Amino acid sequence: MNVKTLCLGALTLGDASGYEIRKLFEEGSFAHFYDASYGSIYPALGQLLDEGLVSVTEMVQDRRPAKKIYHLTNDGLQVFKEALAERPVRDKLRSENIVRLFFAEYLTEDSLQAVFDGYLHDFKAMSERLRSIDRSCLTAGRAFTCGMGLASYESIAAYLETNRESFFRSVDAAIQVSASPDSHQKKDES
Amino acid sequence: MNVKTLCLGALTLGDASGYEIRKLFEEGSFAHFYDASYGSIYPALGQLLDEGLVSVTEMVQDRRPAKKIYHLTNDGLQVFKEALAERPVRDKLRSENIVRLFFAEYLTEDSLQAVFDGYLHDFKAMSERLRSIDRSCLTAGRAFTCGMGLASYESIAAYLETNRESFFRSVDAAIQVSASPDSHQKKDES
DNA sequence: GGGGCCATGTAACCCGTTACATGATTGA
DNA sequence: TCAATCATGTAACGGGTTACATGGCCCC
Repeated sequence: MNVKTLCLGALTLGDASGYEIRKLFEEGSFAHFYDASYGSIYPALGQLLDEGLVSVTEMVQDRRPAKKIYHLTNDGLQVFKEALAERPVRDKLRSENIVRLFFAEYLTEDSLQAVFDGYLHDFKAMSERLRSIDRSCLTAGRAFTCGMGLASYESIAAYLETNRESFFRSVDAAIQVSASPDSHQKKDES
Repeated sequence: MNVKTLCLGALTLGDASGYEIRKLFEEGSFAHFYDASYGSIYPALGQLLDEGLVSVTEMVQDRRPAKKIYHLTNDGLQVFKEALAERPVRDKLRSENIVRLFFAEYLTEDSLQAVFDGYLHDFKAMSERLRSIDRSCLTAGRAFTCGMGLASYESIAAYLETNRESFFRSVDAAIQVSASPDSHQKKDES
């Protein structure tokens, strides 16, 4: 799945400009399962236009830059449905935060705390955002994925909070041990 | 963070070949927060060798292709620590599965069920794998991230299972409504 | 006056995936 | 016999990010 397909999907929710689609990825309904930047969205919309999968209307605004409102065509909807019908690839998570928690013993205590608390803060913020959505006026799919995001964010936030103390204690303990003179597992290099 | 850095991290866990590092991403400790393929791992190891961040020993084996065992140098460990000290970027999830659940009404019932059950199966398998790990012999960071992965996978699997019925019911209901003759929100295209 | 938001777009670059190339051994 | 596992590597290609380029309005 690429940004072009995601743009088609975004337009099934209603006509939108490239700027508005970007917001959808950044803080809207797509935020918890995909990301895309202007540098990919604008070229994608241009290509979709060339292929006739979207149409565009220029909206000149008062006291605002002109907007290009994109609209999904029937062809575009068909192409989107076909793309959805393909078998999905495995979810891919890339978490630099988890990498840092995994290698906690190679960070200073300050760095580790910054990572930990920043990470916890992210999950709380995302939970908050999802919790504030009124799911009763959403389609089945949107409500379901919203609830799923909420369930996973809340469980991670809870895990982080309940295990914070013991985690820092055991990292500390490990660092004490490795700093003592009788434990040099790492030998000299060639 | 790139594959080169992750390879350095992998080697802090012990000497390994490119093939073994790949397994770490595929089914080992890294599997639930990063991914990388041979096409990125082998070139990465080659570059790290040029830069003196790893050393290599060729192991000729009986009845097996020769192995190149890579070993982290002191320089490599330093570089890895410095990379970890940088501020992590936001976690990035790319989930084609969630995209499909989000747009459930554009899938056939069969496709949707295949996606749903495949997704649930993935989470159960990953939970199973993490649950089978004996955390008592892991470092603090590894045990903690293992527990975190388990908490999130289990909560998602539970969410999927408990909401399966009602989800399919409401998707069905929506499709019935949109198929009835008096609901054509989507108008003709230019 | 300065930062942030609105708004679009391009180009260079990075990086990783996919597919290809090779080949032996082991177990069903 | 056929698939899977072990084992390394390259090259073409795709795709997205970052940074650059531009500019006005609004609020503090």
